[in-house]
Amino acid sequence: MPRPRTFNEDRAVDAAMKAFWTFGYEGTSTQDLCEATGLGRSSIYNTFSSKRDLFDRALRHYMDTRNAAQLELIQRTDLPIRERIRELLWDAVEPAATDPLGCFVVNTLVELAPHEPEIAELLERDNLLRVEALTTAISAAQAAGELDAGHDPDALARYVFVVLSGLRVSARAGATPAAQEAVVVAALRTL
Amino acid sequence: MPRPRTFNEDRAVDAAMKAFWTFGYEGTSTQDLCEATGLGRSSIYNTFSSKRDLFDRALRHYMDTRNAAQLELIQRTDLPIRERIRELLWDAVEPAATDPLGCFVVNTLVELAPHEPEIAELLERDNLLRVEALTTAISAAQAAGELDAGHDPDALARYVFVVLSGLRVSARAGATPAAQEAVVVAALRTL
DNA sequence: CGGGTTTTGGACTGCTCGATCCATAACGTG
DNA sequence: CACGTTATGGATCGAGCAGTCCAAAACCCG
Repeated sequence: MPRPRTFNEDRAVDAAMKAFWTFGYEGTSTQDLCEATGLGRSSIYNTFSSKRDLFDRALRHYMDTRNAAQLELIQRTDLPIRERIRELLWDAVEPAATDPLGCFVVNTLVELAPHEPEIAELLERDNLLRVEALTTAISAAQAAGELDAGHDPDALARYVFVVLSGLRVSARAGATPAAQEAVVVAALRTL
Repeated sequence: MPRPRTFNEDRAVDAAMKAFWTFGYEGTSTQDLCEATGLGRSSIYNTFSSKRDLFDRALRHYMDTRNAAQLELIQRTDLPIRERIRELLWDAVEPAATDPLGCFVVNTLVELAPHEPEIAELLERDNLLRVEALTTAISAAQAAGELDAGHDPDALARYVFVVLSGLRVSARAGATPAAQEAVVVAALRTL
Protein backbone atom coordinates (compact mmCIF):
# COMPACT_ATOMS: atom_id res chain seq x y z
CA MET A 1 0.00 0.00 0.00
CA PRO A 2 2.86 2.45 0.29
CA ARG A 3 3.91 4.68 -2.54
CA PRO A 4 6.69 2.82 -4.47
CA ARG A 5 10.07 4.20 -5.43
CA THR A 6 10.35 5.78 -8.84
CA PHE A 7 14.07 5.08 -9.16
CA ASN A 8 16.39 2.09 -9.27
CA GLU A 9 18.60 1.92 -6.20
CA ASP A 10 21.43 0.10 -7.98
CA ARG A 11 21.54 2.70 -10.71
CA ALA A 12 21.72 5.41 -8.07
CA VAL A 13 24.66 3.69 -6.37
CA ASP A 14 26.39 3.29 -9.71
CA ALA A 15 25.94 6.97 -10.55
CA ALA A 16 27.16 7.99 -7.10
CA MET A 17 30.17 5.71 -7.54
CA LYS A 18 31.19 7.51 -10.72
CA ALA A 19 30.84 10.89 -9.02
CA PHE A 20 33.00 9.83 -6.06
CA TRP A 21 35.45 8.12 -8.41
CA THR A 22 35.78 11.30 -10.44
CA PHE A 23 35.90 13.93 -7.71
CA GLY A 24 36.81 12.05 -4.53
CA TYR A 25 34.92 11.92 -1.26
CA GLU A 26 35.61 15.48 -0.10
CA GLY A 27 35.31 16.79 -3.63
CA THR A 28 31.78 15.49 -4.13
CA SER A 29 29.01 17.50 -2.46
CA THR A 30 25.54 16.20 -1.68
CA GLN A 31 24.33 18.55 -4.39
CA ASP A 32 26.68 16.84 -6.85
CA LEU A 33 25.24 13.51 -5.77
CA CYS A 34 21.71 14.74 -6.41
CA GLU A 35 22.67 15.81 -9.91
CA ALA A 36 24.68 12.64 -10.65
CA THR A 37 21.89 10.33 -9.53
CA GLY A 38 18.99 12.48 -10.68
CA LEU A 39 17.44 12.16 -7.22
CA GLY A 40 16.27 14.78 -4.76
CA ARG A 41 17.97 15.21 -1.40
CA SER A 42 15.08 13.56 0.38
CA SER A 43 15.22 10.44 -1.75
CA ILE A 44 18.93 10.12 -1.15
CA TYR A 45 18.70 10.58 2.61
CA ASN A 46 15.63 8.37 2.75
CA THR A 47 17.46 5.55 0.97
CA PHE A 48 21.00 6.02 2.28
CA SER A 49 21.46 7.35 5.75
CA SER A 50 24.33 9.72 5.01
CA LYS A 51 26.86 10.82 2.41
CA ARG A 52 29.35 8.52 4.06
CA ASP A 53 26.99 5.56 3.89
CA LEU A 54 26.39 6.17 0.20
CA PHE A 55 30.15 6.34 -0.31
CA ASP A 56 30.58 2.98 1.38
CA ARG A 57 27.89 1.47 -0.82
CA ALA A 58 29.57 2.96 -3.88
CA LEU A 59 32.96 1.58 -2.89
CA ARG A 60 31.57 -1.87 -2.24
CA HIS A 61 29.77 -1.73 -5.56
CA TYR A 62 33.11 -1.02 -7.24
CA MET A 63 34.77 -3.92 -5.46
CA ASP A 64 31.89 -6.27 -6.18
CA THR A 65 32.13 -5.62 -9.89
CA ARG A 66 35.66 -4.62 -10.98
CA ASN A 67 37.70 -6.41 -8.36
CA ALA A 68 35.57 -9.51 -8.55
CA ALA A 69 36.19 -9.62 -12.29
CA GLN A 70 39.93 -9.43 -11.61
CA LEU A 71 39.64 -12.37 -9.26
CA GLU A 72 37.91 -14.44 -11.92
CA LEU A 73 40.55 -13.52 -14.47
CA ILE A 74 43.34 -14.54 -12.11
CA GLN A 75 41.75 -17.93 -11.65
CA ARG A 76 41.22 -18.67 -15.34
CA THR A 77 43.46 -21.70 -15.54
CA ASP A 78 42.65 -22.06 -19.22
CA LEU A 79 44.94 -19.07 -19.93
CA PRO A 80 48.73 -19.03 -19.52
CA ILE A 81 49.70 -17.08 -16.40
CA ARG A 82 51.51 -14.42 -18.39
CA GLU A 83 48.39 -13.85 -20.47
CA ARG A 84 46.24 -13.51 -17.35
CA ILE A 85 48.60 -10.93 -15.88
CA ARG A 86 48.84 -9.10 -19.18
CA GLU A 87 45.05 -8.80 -19.27
CA LEU A 88 45.01 -7.75 -15.63
CA LEU A 89 47.32 -4.84 -16.41
CA TRP A 90 45.65 -4.12 -19.70
CA ASP A 91 42.65 -2.25 -18.47
CA ALA A 92 45.00 0.50 -17.39
CA VAL A 93 46.00 0.69 -21.05
CA GLU A 94 42.53 0.67 -22.58
CA PRO A 95 40.03 1.55 -19.87
CA ALA A 96 36.29 1.41 -20.55
CA ALA A 97 35.25 4.62 -22.28
CA THR A 98 32.39 5.27 -19.85
CA ASP A 99 34.59 4.97 -16.76
CA PRO A 100 36.24 7.92 -15.00
CA LEU A 101 40.02 8.13 -15.15
CA GLY A 102 42.12 5.91 -12.92
CA CYS A 103 40.88 3.60 -10.20
CA PHE A 104 38.35 4.28 -7.47
CA VAL A 105 40.21 2.07 -5.00
CA VAL A 106 43.56 3.76 -5.61
CA ASN A 107 41.92 7.17 -5.24
CA THR A 108 40.29 6.13 -2.00
CA LEU A 109 43.49 4.57 -0.69
CA VAL A 110 45.25 7.87 -1.25
CA GLU A 111 42.50 10.13 0.05
CA LEU A 112 41.01 8.21 2.98
CA ALA A 113 42.99 5.14 3.99
CA PRO A 114 45.53 6.97 6.20
CA HIS A 115 42.79 8.63 8.28
CA GLU A 116 40.02 6.04 8.26
CA PRO A 117 41.06 2.64 9.61
CA GLU A 118 37.74 1.08 8.58
CA ILE A 119 38.27 2.00 4.94
CA ALA A 120 41.92 0.95 5.09
CA GLU A 121 40.94 -2.43 6.49
CA LEU A 122 38.18 -2.99 3.95
CA LEU A 123 40.52 -2.26 1.05
CA GLU A 124 43.36 -4.22 2.59
CA ARG A 125 41.17 -7.30 2.95
CA ASP A 126 39.93 -6.96 -0.60
CA ASN A 127 43.45 -6.49 -1.91
CA LEU A 128 44.74 -9.48 -0.01
CA LEU A 129 42.09 -11.65 -1.62
CA ARG A 130 43.44 -10.92 -5.08
CA VAL A 131 47.09 -11.04 -4.04
CA GLU A 132 46.57 -14.48 -2.55
CA ALA A 133 44.75 -15.73 -5.60
CA LEU A 134 47.54 -14.48 -7.82
CA THR A 135 50.15 -15.98 -5.50
CA THR A 136 48.42 -19.34 -5.83
CA ALA A 137 48.22 -18.99 -9.59
CA ILE A 138 51.91 -18.07 -9.85
CA SER A 139 52.89 -20.97 -7.61
CA ALA A 140 50.96 -23.36 -9.82
CA ALA A 141 52.58 -21.89 -12.93
CA GLN A 142 56.01 -22.33 -11.37
CA ALA A 143 55.24 -25.93 -10.48
CA ALA A 144 54.11 -26.50 -14.04
CA GLY A 145 57.36 -25.04 -15.38
CA GLU A 146 55.47 -22.17 -16.94
CA LEU A 147 57.42 -19.67 -14.84
CA ASP A 148 60.93 -19.59 -13.39
CA ALA A 149 60.58 -21.18 -9.93
CA GLY A 150 63.43 -19.18 -8.44
CA HIS A 151 61.32 -16.30 -7.18
CA ASP A 152 58.90 -15.79 -4.31
CA PRO A 153 55.35 -16.06 -5.71
CA ASP A 154 53.94 -13.73 -3.06
CA ALA A 155 56.47 -11.02 -3.89
CA LEU A 156 55.66 -11.39 -7.58
CA ALA A 157 51.94 -11.12 -6.92
CA ARG A 158 52.41 -7.96 -4.86
CA TYR A 159 54.68 -6.61 -7.55
CA VAL A 160 51.97 -7.05 -10.19
CA PHE A 161 49.45 -5.09 -8.11
CA VAL A 162 51.95 -2.36 -7.34
CA VAL A 163 52.53 -1.94 -11.07
CA LEU A 164 48.78 -1.86 -11.61
CA SER A 165 48.39 0.88 -8.99
CA GLY A 166 51.16 2.86 -10.60
CA LEU A 167 49.55 2.54 -14.02
CA ARG A 168 46.31 3.82 -12.61
CA VAL A 169 47.98 6.84 -11.10
CA SER A 170 49.48 7.51 -14.54
CA ALA A 171 46.07 7.06 -16.12
CA ARG A 172 44.69 9.66 -13.73
CA ALA A 173 47.44 11.99 -14.93
CA GLY A 174 46.38 11.45 -18.54
CA ALA A 175 49.00 8.98 -19.77
CA THR A 176 48.51 7.82 -23.36
CA PRO A 177 47.64 4.18 -24.12
CA ALA A 178 50.94 3.83 -25.99
CA ALA A 179 52.97 4.92 -22.98
CA GLN A 180 50.96 2.65 -20.72
CA GLU A 181 51.46 -0.30 -23.03
CA ALA A 182 55.21 0.19 -23.12
CA VAL A 183 55.24 0.06 -19.33
CA VAL A 184 53.13 -3.10 -19.28
CA VAL A 185 55.52 -4.77 -21.71
CA ALA A 186 58.47 -3.84 -19.52
CA ALA A 187 56.69 -5.00 -16.37
CA LEU A 188 55.81 -8.39 -17.84
CA ARG A 189 59.43 -9.09 -18.62
CA THR A 190 60.12 -9.62 -14.91
CA LEU A 191 58.01 -12.77 -14.77
CA MET B 1 60.83 51.19 9.76
CA PRO B 2 58.00 48.70 9.31
CA ARG B 3 57.28 46.03 11.82
CA PRO B 4 59.19 42.87 10.77
CA ARG B 5 57.75 39.38 10.44
CA THR B 6 58.07 37.13 13.44
CA PHE B 7 58.01 33.90 11.43
CA ASN B 8 60.06 32.22 8.75
CA GLU B 9 58.20 32.01 5.46
CA ASP B 10 60.00 28.85 4.30
CA ARG B 11 59.15 27.06 7.51
CA ALA B 12 55.53 28.04 7.06
CA VAL B 13 55.48 26.66 3.52
CA ASP B 14 57.11 23.45 4.74
CA ALA B 15 54.53 23.03 7.50
CA ALA B 16 51.69 23.74 5.07
CA MET B 17 53.17 21.18 2.67
CA LYS B 18 53.02 18.47 5.30
CA ALA B 19 49.41 19.33 6.09
CA PHE B 20 48.36 19.20 2.42
CA TRP B 21 50.45 16.05 1.92
CA THR B 22 48.70 14.39 4.83
CA PHE B 23 45.11 15.47 4.29
CA GLY B 24 44.91 16.58 0.66
CA TYR B 25 43.80 19.92 -0.72
CA GLU B 26 40.09 19.61 0.03
CA GLY B 27 40.78 17.85 3.30
CA THR B 28 42.89 20.70 4.72
CA SER B 29 40.97 23.71 6.03
CA THR B 30 42.43 27.17 6.52
CA GLN B 31 42.07 26.52 10.22
CA ASP B 32 44.21 23.39 9.84
CA LEU B 33 46.81 25.51 8.04
CA CYS B 34 46.86 28.02 10.89
CA GLU B 35 47.49 25.23 13.38
CA ALA B 36 50.08 23.47 11.20
CA THR B 37 52.08 26.64 10.58
CA GLY B 38 51.45 28.24 13.96
CA LEU B 39 50.38 31.44 12.20
CA GLY B 40 47.22 33.47 12.48
CA ARG B 41 44.80 33.81 9.58
CA SER B 42 45.95 37.37 8.92
CA SER B 43 49.59 36.38 8.64
CA ILE B 44 48.74 33.63 6.21
CA TYR B 45 46.53 35.79 4.01
CA ASN B 46 48.99 38.65 4.26
CA THR B 47 51.84 36.44 3.05
CA PHE B 48 50.02 34.09 0.65
CA SER B 49 47.07 35.43 -1.26
CA SER B 50 44.83 32.36 -0.91
CA LYS B 51 44.65 28.75 0.19
CA ARG B 52 45.23 27.78 -3.39
CA ASP B 53 48.31 29.96 -3.68
CA LEU B 54 49.76 28.44 -0.53
CA PHE B 55 49.06 24.99 -1.94
CA ASP B 56 50.95 25.86 -5.12
CA ARG B 57 53.88 27.10 -3.07
CA ALA B 58 53.81 23.92 -1.01
CA LEU B 59 53.74 21.72 -4.10
CA ARG B 60 56.62 23.59 -5.70
CA HIS B 61 58.53 23.32 -2.44
CA TYR B 62 58.06 19.55 -2.56
CA MET B 63 59.27 19.38 -6.15
CA ASP B 64 62.21 21.66 -5.48
CA THR B 65 63.46 19.43 -2.70
CA ARG B 66 62.42 15.78 -3.16
CA ASN B 67 62.18 15.63 -6.92
CA ALA B 68 65.34 17.64 -7.38
CA ALA B 69 67.15 15.14 -5.17
CA GLN B 70 65.86 12.34 -7.39
CA LEU B 71 67.24 14.12 -10.42
CA GLU B 72 70.65 14.36 -8.83
CA LEU B 73 70.59 10.70 -7.90
CA ILE B 74 69.68 9.71 -11.45
CA GLN B 75 72.65 11.63 -12.77
CA ARG B 76 75.22 10.18 -10.37
CA THR B 77 77.39 8.50 -12.95
CA ASP B 78 79.68 7.26 -10.21
CA LEU B 79 77.04 4.67 -9.27
CA PRO B 80 75.99 1.69 -11.40
CA ILE B 81 72.60 2.33 -12.99
CA ARG B 82 70.95 -0.50 -11.09
CA GLU B 83 72.17 0.95 -7.85
CA ARG B 84 70.79 4.37 -8.73
CA ILE B 85 67.39 2.92 -9.55
CA ARG B 86 67.44 0.80 -6.42
CA GLU B 87 68.03 3.90 -4.33
CA LEU B 88 65.36 5.75 -6.26
CA LEU B 89 62.81 3.10 -5.32
CA TRP B 90 64.20 2.69 -1.86
CA ASP B 91 62.64 5.68 -0.22
CA ALA B 92 59.29 4.02 -0.68
CA VAL B 93 60.73 1.20 1.45
CA GLU B 94 62.26 3.33 4.19
CA PRO B 95 60.69 6.77 4.04
CA ALA B 96 61.93 9.58 6.28
CA ALA B 97 60.33 9.23 9.70
CA THR B 98 59.17 12.85 9.77
CA ASP B 99 57.42 12.67 6.41
CA PRO B 100 53.72 11.91 5.96
CA LEU B 101 52.79 8.61 4.29
CA GLY B 102 53.12 8.26 0.54
CA CYS B 103 53.97 10.98 -1.93
CA PHE B 104 52.59 14.49 -2.19
CA VAL B 105 52.83 14.45 -5.99
CA VAL B 106 50.99 11.14 -6.34
CA ASN B 107 48.28 12.38 -3.97
CA THR B 108 47.89 15.59 -5.94
CA LEU B 109 47.87 13.74 -9.25
CA VAL B 110 45.00 11.62 -7.99
CA GLU B 111 43.05 14.41 -6.31
CA LEU B 112 43.51 17.41 -8.60
CA ALA B 113 45.18 16.59 -11.92
CA PRO B 114 42.01 15.43 -13.74
CA HIS B 115 40.17 18.68 -12.94
CA GLU B 116 42.94 21.26 -12.93
CA PRO B 117 44.92 21.45 -16.15
CA GLU B 118 47.46 23.84 -14.62
CA ILE B 119 48.36 21.38 -11.90
CA ALA B 120 48.40 18.50 -14.37
CA GLU B 121 50.77 20.40 -16.63
CA LEU B 122 53.08 21.42 -13.82
CA LEU B 123 53.39 17.84 -12.59
CA GLU B 124 53.69 16.46 -16.10
CA ARG B 125 56.56 18.81 -16.89
CA ASP B 126 58.30 17.92 -13.66
CA ASN B 127 57.82 14.21 -14.25
CA LEU B 128 59.11 14.44 -17.79
CA LEU B 129 62.30 16.02 -16.52
CA ARG B 130 63.11 13.00 -14.41
CA VAL B 131 61.93 10.49 -17.00
CA GLU B 132 64.19 12.07 -19.60
CA ALA B 133 67.15 12.11 -17.25
CA LEU B 134 66.60 8.44 -16.45
CA THR B 135 66.18 7.62 -20.13
CA THR B 136 69.52 9.24 -20.83
CA ALA B 137 71.15 7.38 -17.96
CA ILE B 138 69.71 4.06 -19.13
CA SER B 139 70.84 4.71 -22.69
CA ALA B 140 74.34 5.40 -21.48
CA ALA B 141 74.32 2.25 -19.37
CA GLN B 142 73.18 0.22 -22.37
CA ALA B 143 75.94 1.68 -24.52
CA ALA B 144 78.42 0.82 -21.80
CA GLY B 145 77.17 -2.75 -21.73
CA GLU B 146 75.91 -2.30 -18.19
CA LEU B 147 72.35 -3.07 -19.26
CA ASP B 148 70.81 -5.28 -21.97
CA ALA B 149 70.53 -2.99 -25.02
CA GLY B 150 67.49 -4.77 -26.41
CA HIS B 151 64.89 -2.63 -24.70
CA ASP B 152 63.54 0.88 -25.20
CA PRO B 153 65.23 3.15 -22.62
CA ASP B 154 62.25 5.52 -22.49
CA ALA B 155 59.85 2.67 -21.75
CA LEU B 156 62.17 1.42 -19.01
CA ALA B 157 62.40 4.88 -17.47
CA ARG B 158 58.61 5.26 -17.43
CA TYR B 159 58.33 1.78 -16.01
CA VAL B 160 60.58 2.71 -13.09
CA PHE B 161 58.45 5.73 -12.22
CA VAL B 162 55.23 3.76 -12.55
CA VAL B 163 56.62 1.25 -10.05
CA LEU B 164 57.60 4.13 -7.77
CA SER B 165 54.08 5.58 -7.93
CA GLY B 166 52.62 2.18 -7.15
CA LEU B 167 54.93 1.76 -4.17
CA ARG B 168 53.83 5.11 -2.85
CA VAL B 169 50.18 4.18 -3.12
CA SER B 170 51.02 1.04 -1.14
CA ALA B 171 52.91 3.13 1.40
CA ARG B 172 49.81 5.30 1.81
CA ALA B 173 47.88 2.10 2.49
CA GLY B 174 50.34 1.16 5.22
CA ALA B 175 52.49 -1.47 3.46
CA THR B 176 55.33 -2.85 5.58
CA PRO B 177 58.95 -2.15 4.61
CA ALA B 178 59.47 -5.88 4.08
CA ALA B 179 56.65 -6.09 1.56
CA GLN B 180 57.86 -2.98 -0.21
CA GLU B 181 61.39 -4.33 -0.41
CA ALA B 182 60.22 -7.58 -1.97
CA VAL B 183 58.44 -5.60 -4.65
CA VAL B 184 61.52 -3.47 -5.31
CA VAL B 185 63.62 -6.62 -5.72
CA ALA B 186 61.13 -8.02 -8.20
CA ALA B 187 60.91 -4.74 -10.08
CA LEU B 188 64.70 -4.44 -10.43
CA ARG B 189 64.90 -7.84 -12.07
CA THR B 190 63.36 -6.40 -15.24
CA LEU B 191 66.39 -4.22 -15.96
C1' DC C 1 61.56 58.61 22.43
C1' DG C 2 57.94 59.56 19.03
C1' DG C 3 55.95 58.83 14.19
C1' DG C 4 55.29 56.02 10.15
C1' DT C 5 54.68 51.48 8.50
C1' DT C 6 53.56 46.77 8.69
C1' DT C 7 52.23 42.68 11.25
C1' DT C 8 49.18 40.54 14.13
C1' DG C 9 44.97 38.61 16.50
C1' DG C 10 40.40 38.08 16.44
C1' DA C 11 35.84 39.35 15.23
C1' DC C 12 33.22 39.09 11.33
C1' DT C 13 31.09 38.10 6.42
C1' DG C 14 28.72 35.61 2.99
C1' DC C 15 28.39 31.24 1.41
C1' DT C 16 28.16 26.28 0.99
C1' DC C 17 28.28 22.19 3.40
C1' DG C 18 25.72 17.85 5.16
C1' DA C 19 21.54 16.93 7.08
C1' DT C 20 16.53 17.57 8.63
C1' DC C 21 11.72 18.73 8.30
C1' DC C 22 7.24 19.14 6.56
C1' DA C 23 3.54 19.59 3.48
C1' DT C 24 2.10 17.39 -0.62
C1' DA C 25 1.91 13.84 -4.10
C1' DA C 26 1.49 9.11 -5.47
C1' DC C 27 0.56 4.64 -4.94
C1' DG C 28 -1.65 -0.26 -3.42
C1' DT C 29 -5.09 -2.17 -0.90
C1' DG C 30 -9.57 -3.04 1.18
C1' DC D 1 -12.91 5.36 -4.32
C1' DA D 2 -11.02 6.58 0.00
C1' DC D 3 -7.63 5.33 3.40
C1' DG D 4 -2.88 4.30 5.12
C1' DT D 5 1.68 4.53 3.94
C1' DT D 6 5.71 5.98 1.82
C1' DA D 7 8.22 8.95 -1.61
C1' DT D 8 9.14 13.35 -3.08
C1' DG D 9 10.41 18.42 -3.52
C1' DG D 10 11.70 22.38 -1.42
C1' DA D 11 12.43 25.25 2.46
C1' DT D 12 15.31 25.28 6.19
C1' DC D 13 18.93 24.30 9.84
C1' DG D 14 23.36 24.97 12.36
C1' DA D 15 28.11 24.38 11.43
C1' DG D 16 32.18 25.15 9.14
C1' DC D 17 34.21 26.99 5.09
C1' DA D 18 37.50 30.56 2.64
C1' DG D 19 38.40 35.04 2.93
C1' DT D 20 38.07 40.19 4.86
C1' DC D 21 38.53 43.90 8.06
C1' DC D 22 39.99 46.70 11.74
C1' DA D 23 42.00 48.11 15.94
C1' DA D 24 46.01 47.43 18.50
C1' DA D 25 50.77 46.02 18.88
C1' DA D 26 55.57 45.98 17.42
C1' DC D 27 59.28 47.47 15.20
C1' DC D 28 62.89 50.79 12.79
C1' DC D 29 64.47 55.14 12.02
C1' DG D 30 65.21 59.84 12.80
